[in-house]
Amino acid sequence: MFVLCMENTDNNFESSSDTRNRLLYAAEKLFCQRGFEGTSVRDITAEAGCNIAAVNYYFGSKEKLYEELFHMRLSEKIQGHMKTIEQVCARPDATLEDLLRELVRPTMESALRGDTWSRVVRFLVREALHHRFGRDKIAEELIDKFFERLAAAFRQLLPGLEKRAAWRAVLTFESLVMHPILFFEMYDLVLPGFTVKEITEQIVRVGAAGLRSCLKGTAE
Amino acid sequence: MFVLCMENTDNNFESSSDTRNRLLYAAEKLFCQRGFEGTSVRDITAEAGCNIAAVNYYFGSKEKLYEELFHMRLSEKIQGHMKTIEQVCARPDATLEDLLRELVRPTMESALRGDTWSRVVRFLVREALHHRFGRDKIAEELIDKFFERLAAAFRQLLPGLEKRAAWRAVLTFESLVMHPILFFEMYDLVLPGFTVKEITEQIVRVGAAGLRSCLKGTAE
DNA sequence: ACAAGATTAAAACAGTTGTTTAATATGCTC
DNA sequence: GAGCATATTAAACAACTGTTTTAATCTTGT
Repeated sequence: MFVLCMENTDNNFESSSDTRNRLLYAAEKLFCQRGFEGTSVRDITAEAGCNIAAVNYYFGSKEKLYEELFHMRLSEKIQGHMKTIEQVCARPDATLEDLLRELVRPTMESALRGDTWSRVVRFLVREALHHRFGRDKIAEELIDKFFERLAAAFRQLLPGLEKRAAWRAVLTFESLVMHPILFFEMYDLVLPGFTVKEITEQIVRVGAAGLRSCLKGTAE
Repeated sequence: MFVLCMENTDNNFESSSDTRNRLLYAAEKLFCQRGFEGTSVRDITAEAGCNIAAVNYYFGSKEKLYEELFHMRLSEKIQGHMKTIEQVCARPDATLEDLLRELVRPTMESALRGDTWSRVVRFLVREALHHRFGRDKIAEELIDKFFERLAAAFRQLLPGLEKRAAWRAVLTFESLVMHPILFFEMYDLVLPGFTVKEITEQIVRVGAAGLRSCLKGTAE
């Protein structure tokens, strides 16, 4: 989904009012901890140190606040990862492993650090599984563009890869990256003392071998 | 996680009182639709056609009702899948592809049909990401046993696979299976008209190639 | 210094939440 | 039929929900 788009640029609310930004920051923190329904407007305003009415004053409603947060974080990180793909694909000697590694490593570092973005991903997946807010056109478009770019990159690095096979490859790669982010507590139980490097290399190795196997296999 | 454990035995609440069973069934339906927090005790009792007090009378609390549902469904399906592994591994000519396929196909059929168990998986993942109820010892033990059996099966079908590599393989395989269940609406957007067979063969092909690549690769 | 607008504050709004109470109904054994 | 445990009911409980209102305060330009 949107997991692959990530950087380490935490908490860069820049524009407009101060309490407005404190509200965004507090909401992000609490939403990630307790989910959308589990967080009350009073919780948010208390964390932000302002009055209950502030949420409705600045955002109109609790849902609108969520939407703004969502779109902000998503487009931030999509842009970052598009750039990574461009950079790797521009190198004439780039391999499939190079691309996978450069996409996976920072993601896994973020997940193990448990920093903002990995918490945000979990929160967004949680709410997406809920599809409380229906289909989000803006998000869909962003994700679609990112997937399209990634599929093209796969076809460049894996000559002969059919179009539909490339789309399948994108989804498969997403599977491999999403899982550790969502369940990394379990990883620590199953693979005690696992490192960023171990999990990154596992995904790169399996991803590369798996994607290459899409070349020859019968499509359907 | 617990995705791999699934059968098509829907709605077999057998024991005890009638309204108690109707409560379990109604709660499962509504929890899957709207989540735990999104479902009120009044919703459940209305769906079950009984009084509001019934939930607390039979289960003590809304949370206890959730726990009973959770453990029931989980152990049901874990058992079913353990049996599948036994059956495949007993065949002298069994291949890795055979095992993966027999584990994946019914899972994908269930997900595409959108039947009870796939909805339950989504619900459980949603709540697990929330870790509202802390670590569940019963669930952890069940999952651990299943993972252990699956790792052993991988080592049988892939001679030379190291122990830790087998654990990594289990998690990786789980990644591949979990993703389509959680996001199969997206699959329909990215791969229009995709079939159970296409997605099953993709997972089996990538899974087998990926797992075999764990044989020679440097572990860490 | 004063008016205009943006921002904060306390309080109340109308609903909903999970749970409990006390009363009633039902089915059973003796 | 009395006694008893189980099951069901309507009503009330206190706490919490997102939002709105109304008033007070602060900031800014003139």
